[in-house]
Amino acid sequence: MTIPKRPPPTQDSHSASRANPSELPHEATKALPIALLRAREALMSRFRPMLAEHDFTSQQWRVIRLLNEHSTLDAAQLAEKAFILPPSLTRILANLEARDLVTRVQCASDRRRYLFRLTSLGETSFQKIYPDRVKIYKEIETYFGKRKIALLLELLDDFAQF
Amino acid sequence: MTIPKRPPPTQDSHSASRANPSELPHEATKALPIALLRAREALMSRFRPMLAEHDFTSQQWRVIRLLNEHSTLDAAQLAEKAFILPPSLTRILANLEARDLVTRVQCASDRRRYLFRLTSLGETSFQKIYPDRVKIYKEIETYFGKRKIALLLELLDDFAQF
DNA sequence: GCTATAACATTAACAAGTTAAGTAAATGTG
DNA sequence: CACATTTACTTAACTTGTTAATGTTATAGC
Repeated sequence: MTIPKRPPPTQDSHSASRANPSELPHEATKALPIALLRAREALMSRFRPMLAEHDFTSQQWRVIRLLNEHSTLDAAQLAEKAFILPPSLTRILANLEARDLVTRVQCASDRRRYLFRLTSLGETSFQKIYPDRVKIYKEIETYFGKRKIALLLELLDDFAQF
Repeated sequence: MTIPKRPPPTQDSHSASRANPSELPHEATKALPIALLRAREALMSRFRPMLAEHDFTSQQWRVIRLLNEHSTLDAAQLAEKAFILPPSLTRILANLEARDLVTRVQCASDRRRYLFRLTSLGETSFQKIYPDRVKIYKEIETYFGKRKIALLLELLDDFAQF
């Protein structure tokens, strides 16, 4: 992300004009959305350059990865598993189809639906990227330890239910 | 986000063609990026509709909120505090200026820099939204408890260092 | 069988994320 | 002072996020 950091030339004047000086029980909670963003960015900044070298965005890669695991999925399943909204997914799939990485077949029993599958070129791309991906995940795991990662995952799943 | 969830009509065929069946110590770690996304989305889905009613995106609101706290900030400070990349921030500030919520003054000592400040309209907007925001944070805090939130924050900050 | 309703995918329109390049002002070095 | 380098912000181009609306196909109720 490379957000510029420099010594503050304009000092914080602490002139916060609070609306509710009495009810500040949520000082910590307030930081949660950005803390989630920062943590995720810290991780993704490791993957992004690697994926970019292979001409993939992280979302495109999620789709490729899922199609490698499940061989065929329809758009709704992809949307749920990749956590991508349908309109974004439509564009991503159009892109991947144009690059001959993915093909679509109309579902016979429900013609509203399309089944997606990796082409052989798509599979090749997956195989090329996979080792780099494993390497990065191992770095993360070595750095933090499985225990801490498991704990974080548990908490995150908990919050995802909210 | 409202990602459609329905009973899988196409069964998972478990036909995962693994590249490295031997090295799977990172099964859990793999889920981390999406878990962060899901947790964040669970939170943001509470704020987004409320902010939308006031015609703000969450990013626009972050800028407003920071300018309310610090009275004047330059673009670099805003970028860092709001965790928004400079190009996005440029557009957000242009939008807020066009809506008369924020004004910019060129910094005298360094004319590359601009100092931003809320207009009185901007302050009014902040005051209007603030109570709703507090209410949502309190819900979150009541639901999970301060201890769990503090623990999550600690872990997230840890990961943000990576 | 017909009609109303729901579901799947897409399109449209706008905001934001991401990377690279550009412009202008400040700084550093000879 | 002249010149290269750095810094702050912007622009451009492309991708994705987000919401609302649309077209098409399934399904449910009558």
